[in-house]
Amino acid sequence: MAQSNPPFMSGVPELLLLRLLDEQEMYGYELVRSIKQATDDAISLGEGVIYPVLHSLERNGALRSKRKAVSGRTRVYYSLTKKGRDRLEKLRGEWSRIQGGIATALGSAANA
Amino acid sequence: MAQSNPPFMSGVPELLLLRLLDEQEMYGYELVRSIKQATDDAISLGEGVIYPVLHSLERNGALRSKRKAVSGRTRVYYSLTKKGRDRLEKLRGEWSRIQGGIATALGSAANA
DNA sequence: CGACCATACCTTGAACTAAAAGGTATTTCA
DNA sequence: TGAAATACCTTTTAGTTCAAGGTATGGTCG
Repeated sequence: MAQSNPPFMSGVPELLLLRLLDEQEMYGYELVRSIKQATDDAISLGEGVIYPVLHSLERNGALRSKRKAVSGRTRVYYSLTKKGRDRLEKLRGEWSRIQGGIATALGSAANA
Repeated sequence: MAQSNPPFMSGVPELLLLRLLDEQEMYGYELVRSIKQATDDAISLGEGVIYPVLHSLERNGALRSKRKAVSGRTRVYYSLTKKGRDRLEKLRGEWSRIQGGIATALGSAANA
C-alpha cells in the first residue's frame, strides 16, 4: 500500500528551528535570518520552508504562539512547549546518529 | 524563470558511494549492503537510489565500469576516475561545511 | 524435480521535501 | 512619493528518496 517513510535526512529544518526557539522565543521572519547566522551561513532556509514548519509544529502542540504588535507591525512569537522540548531531543538524537554514521563511513571506512 | 537549486543536503548518497568506491571497486548490489554496514546501520539506501546514481556518475565521467561474470552471474564493477576523485573531495567539503554549521547551531548556539 | 530464496541487474510510480516566487500590508527612509 | 525593509502567508515547481515491481540465474532443501 505504499506508505513512504520520510527521506533519511529530513527533519533538519525542524531541528534547527526548535533549537533556536528553545533558547528564546522568536517570530518567523526573524528565524529565517537567525538560522543563517547560527549556522555560519552554511544553511539558509527561506520563508517557504519556515512558515509551514512553524504551523505544523504548532498544530502538533510542539509550539505555542502569541501575537505581539510592535510598532504597528504584527509579529507572531513562537516558544516551545514540553512536547516541543521532547521533540527537540528526539531529533537531536536522530541527527547525531546519522551524522555519526556518515562520519564513520567517511573516516576509517575501510581497512575492512 | 524558476531554476531551483538542489535541496541543501542532498548529495549524501553520492558522497558515500564515491567514498566506498575510492577504496575498492564494487558492484551495485554490493554497495547497498556496504553503505548500510559502513554507516553502522544509520543509513540504508535501496537499489532505487544506488543504481540511478551509479549511472549518472558514469555518464558524467566520474566512474568507469567493467562487467565481470562471476559464477554465471553478471556483475558490473565500478571504480573512480580522476574526475570522480575530484568530485569526492568537493562533496566531502560541502558536507563538512553543512555538518559544521549544524553543529555550531546545536552546540554553543546561544548565550547570545 | 520443483519450489523458494538469494543474488544481480534495472525502472517506474508515488510520496515527500525544499526552493522559488508570488501575494498582501505596513513602516521607514531617502 | 516611491523604494526598500519588515512581516505575514500560500502556491507552484523541481528535485530526491522510498517502495515496489520486473527480469533472470544460481543455490538449497524437501
